[in-house]
Amino acid sequence: MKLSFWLIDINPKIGGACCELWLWGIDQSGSRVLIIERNFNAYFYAVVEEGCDPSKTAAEIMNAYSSSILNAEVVERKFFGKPVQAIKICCKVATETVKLAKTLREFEGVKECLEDDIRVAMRYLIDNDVAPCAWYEMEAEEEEKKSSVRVDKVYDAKSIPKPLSQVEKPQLKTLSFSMISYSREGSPKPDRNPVVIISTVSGDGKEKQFIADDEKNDGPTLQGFIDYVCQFDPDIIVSFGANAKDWDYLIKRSHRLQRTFDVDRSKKEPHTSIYGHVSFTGIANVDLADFMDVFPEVKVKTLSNLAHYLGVMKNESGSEIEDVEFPDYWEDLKKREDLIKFSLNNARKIHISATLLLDFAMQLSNLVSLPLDHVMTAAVGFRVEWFLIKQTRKIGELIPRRIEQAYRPYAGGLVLSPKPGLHDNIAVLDFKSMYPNIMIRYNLSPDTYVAPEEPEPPAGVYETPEVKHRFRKAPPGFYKEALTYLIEVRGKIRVQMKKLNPTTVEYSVLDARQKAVKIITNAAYGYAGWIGARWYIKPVAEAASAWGRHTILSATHLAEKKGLTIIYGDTDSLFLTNETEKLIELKEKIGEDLGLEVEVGEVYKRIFFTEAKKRYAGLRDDDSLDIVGLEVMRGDWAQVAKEVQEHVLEIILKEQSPKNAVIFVRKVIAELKQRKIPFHDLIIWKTLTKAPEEYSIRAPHVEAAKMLKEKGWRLSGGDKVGYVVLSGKGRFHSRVKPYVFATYEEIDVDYYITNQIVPAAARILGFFKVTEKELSREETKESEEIKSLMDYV
DNA sequence: GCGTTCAATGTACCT
DNA sequence: ACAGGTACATTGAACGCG
Repeated sequence: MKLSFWLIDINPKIGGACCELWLWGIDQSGSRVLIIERNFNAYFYAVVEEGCDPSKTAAEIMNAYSSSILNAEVVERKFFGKPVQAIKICCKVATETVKLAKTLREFEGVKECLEDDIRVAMRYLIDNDVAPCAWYEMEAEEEEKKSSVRVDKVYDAKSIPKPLSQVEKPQLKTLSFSMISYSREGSPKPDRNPVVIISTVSGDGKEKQFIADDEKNDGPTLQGFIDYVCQFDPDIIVSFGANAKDWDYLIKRSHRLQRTFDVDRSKKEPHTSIYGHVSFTGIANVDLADFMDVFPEVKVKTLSNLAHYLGVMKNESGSEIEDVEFPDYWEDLKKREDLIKFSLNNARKIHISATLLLDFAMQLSNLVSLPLDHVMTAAVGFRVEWFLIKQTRKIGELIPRRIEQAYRPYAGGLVLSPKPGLHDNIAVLDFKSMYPNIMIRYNLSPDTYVAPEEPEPPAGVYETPEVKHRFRKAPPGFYKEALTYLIEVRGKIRVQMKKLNPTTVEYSVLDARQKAVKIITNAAYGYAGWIGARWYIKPVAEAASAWGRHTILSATHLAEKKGLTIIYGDTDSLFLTNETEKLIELKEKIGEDLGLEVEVGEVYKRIFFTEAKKRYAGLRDDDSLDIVGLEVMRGDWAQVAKEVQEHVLEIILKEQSPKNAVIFVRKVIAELKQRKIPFHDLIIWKTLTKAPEEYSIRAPHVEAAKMLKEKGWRLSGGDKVGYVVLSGKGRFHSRVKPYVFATYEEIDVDYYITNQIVPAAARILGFFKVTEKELSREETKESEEIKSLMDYV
């Protein structure tokens, strides 16, 4: 019979010699289905030495390893663009490709073995052009339901899935959860600390909490949660930070209580899989913490910051409870209610955030073919790589092995020195997707690179400026194909979106799709220069940046010829005097001469630069500020300093009055001296890049981290530490404390004045000859002259 | 012993 | 575990001085 289904997940089921692929999905009627593919064989390629007879080698291999090989077929493939003869070797046991390939690398006549490291589930998806999070149709025969799996129907696959055009996703059952453990000794540990609250919110809005009666027995809490998950049977389970903490905790805690955390659809416990994530058979485990790199604007990667950024649950305030306060809240029966509510609110935040983020994750999963529960945990490089693997499959390029490479730096983008001061009416000219378009324009690709010792190909070559790398002009390389496809698809999506009402489901799905496409497009250049890339060829990345420098430099010359003044430029942008006619001419000329498209991006009524690159503030036409690179944008400055700087910039750009700015700064300083500035605005956050003990210098955030550790809080590389500066004697780093342990009384107000507010303000006002000393003065005296702006322009 | 100088270290940002 | 270019604070050793 014909079966239509939406693919959620795929996993290999390996038992003995046979390999089954389990496809988990939802059919048109909403039934949860498991489709079992029993006829897909894992394979790899043995590339034959030049001058060897591939048929003969294939026969010899077949003879020598008949017990493990199903068949060995001679095929024509390409490797880095060069035709090769290869033997496609199908293995009897799916997990043995790596072992067999290793052996065959030593085989007479075999030059190299490739693609043995492609796991069978991904192999199936790639070879059959099947991607998760989409509808398919296939021939399948219903078979007897297994008691070992939690699905409505089980099928035996009789064909390869064929894509259906249906866009809407099925009704997915999502379950969001958040948990709190009780520990008096810092970070909770499953061997000693119970899980006291678990809160869940299901996709249909049903809220449920599992709460321990007291901290001595969390057995019922856990069991209640386990039973509920099994009964609810989610397609997607959503959390914030569970991959790093909760799953392991729940599993270990269950074991301690002689229970099994067997909640997945094969009635087993989740297992840790590749890319350091936790895999549930048949269920997509989505951890919103893995989305945080999509939002670099959110500096401290917490659930509440994410929710706030997304505009989720705006109206609640002051209900934050810090980890260190959990035991106090739990022990006090009155405050316990607040903790329980806090936990439920966390689950709600996860649930609502998930509704805003899942479409994007599904589109990305579908675009690169990584299953939904892998795609956000996979690093950017791997997402790009799987997308490229899909492309190369179509053109017969063999997938290189990942080889350990030595790091060799190369020159990147060109940054022009800004003209310091205030400028009126400035337009920013941006090259559209500069690196992707350069790679397309000059056919930069791993399979088009012509090494120095190689002869020039018939179609000729593009030779890179400065670095003189050569790339064949034709035929197109697979980067060109892939990037052209991505840019075209995004263009089409955006055209479609313009015809739609932005509140429709279709619009938001398309928006998610175009975001996914954009991310992969923009990451392709970085991928090319990444030493971990399978297709790492340094000249490809080096050529792209060299063409980039050539392009922007040529553009500056053209702009100057037109009589435009260049204020600043960085990599693919030029800040120019906004003279409409000349800009239109320039855009055209750039298109003609350089073969790349530019567009006017931001237009500023007024813009301010210091002497520093990558730092400026512009005033847009609608009077909004665009602040770039300055302290305002940084996560490692106290909020009070950032707000002061922002307001100073506003005064400078709008009123052009350094005097008013100085008065304002002094007002805030006075407030701080009276401790009227909120405590939270004094916290400084810094990332721990390694374990605290590994630092060679005594840095403040490291010292604060050590204090947290002493109290039992676990910290490691990647964690952010929030600290405040206290008064007292001794070196700076000995005067800091984690903010959760500090009181306002201890705060060294002078530090915040001298090292935060004043420098942040002086960064801007220094240009107007206002000194730090002047800023630090307490009051503005009647007699005092603050030079007016006009004295300096 | 104390203040100054400067390279090294560390973090975060921009495109 | 996508790239290189850049700014800046703080540390800590070297240095100069008396």
